Amino acid sequence: MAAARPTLDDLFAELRARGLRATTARRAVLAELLVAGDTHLTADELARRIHADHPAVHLSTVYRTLDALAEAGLIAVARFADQPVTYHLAGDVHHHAVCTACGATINLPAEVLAPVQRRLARDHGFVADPRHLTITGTCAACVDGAARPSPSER
Amino acid sequence: MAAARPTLDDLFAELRARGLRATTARRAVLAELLVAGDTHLTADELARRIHADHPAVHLSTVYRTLDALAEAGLIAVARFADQPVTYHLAGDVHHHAVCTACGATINLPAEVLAPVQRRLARDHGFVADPRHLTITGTCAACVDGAARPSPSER
DNA sequence: CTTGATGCAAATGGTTTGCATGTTT
DNA sequence: AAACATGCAAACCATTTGCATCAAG
Repeated sequence: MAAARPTLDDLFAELRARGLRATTARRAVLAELLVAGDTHLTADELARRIHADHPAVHLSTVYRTLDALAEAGLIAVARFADQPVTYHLAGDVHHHAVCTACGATINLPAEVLAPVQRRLARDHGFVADPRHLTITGTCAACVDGAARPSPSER
Repeated sequence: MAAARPTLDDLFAELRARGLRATTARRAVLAELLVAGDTHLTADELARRIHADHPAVHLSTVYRTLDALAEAGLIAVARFADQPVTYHLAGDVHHHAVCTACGATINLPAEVLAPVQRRLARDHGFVADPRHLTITGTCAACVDGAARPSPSER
């Protein structure tokens, strides 16, 4: 079920298969997303990293590329609270539990949602294709540790 | 568990109990949210409605009020895709299934998430307090109706 | 050579903020 | 009076867009 992590060339081929043109900017974006693994990157972070090798690639191009890749289903989009949108390669679909106290996030395998999907199907005939959920709550550490400074506060 | 729908005075009392001041703007915001029921309103929509009776209440005040009310736990925040943030009274916690084909949204009772919450607790000691989730997918109509024009397309 | 992609700069739009003033307590 | 809330206008910042140029097919 979980596709093995693809190579850059796989991704690039996939991209061309969808009728998108093979450009340096796009290769760079895919390369960075590949390096990032399951980390989530914003358009800006992505652009910054790309600038190291390709100073000419413009932020707006990164946005356009991300749009294209998302539309093509190559990447997934995740939005956390009021932070800027983040992206990561599709195929590694997962969800998040975010601690509202300390900001910690736990990655959850896609299948945690299975029961919900079943229920939606049964009750509403709704075929769920959950791409990215964020479940808020309190992590174990904060539950018993109670008050504690927040590492990734706004 | 599900609190009966409160009156405006209940809410207002609650607000003061939290140490917030009782102002016209805040009363107006709460009043509109109460009228809205389980509909989700953006700050702008809210401001527009409030302007009917209180033309002086400024949009920025609405934002500040919403922040305050959210912080106080009186209202809940929902964010849909790339649309502006929406608000509704807390207490009516629910989730959404949104059809990516036709845009239809189904409100789901909070308890559909119970299995997920249990699992998070068991596997990660994470106490979930899911406030608002949006699950994407395809609604029954679009599943069998297949291709069909989208009423609320971008 | 045709169409899609890019760079750049400028516009957008939701949301936030600084500050002086008005209100609540 | 003191602390807080508001109105207003200006600032912010992520994202989008128009357009002329460039590169991929």
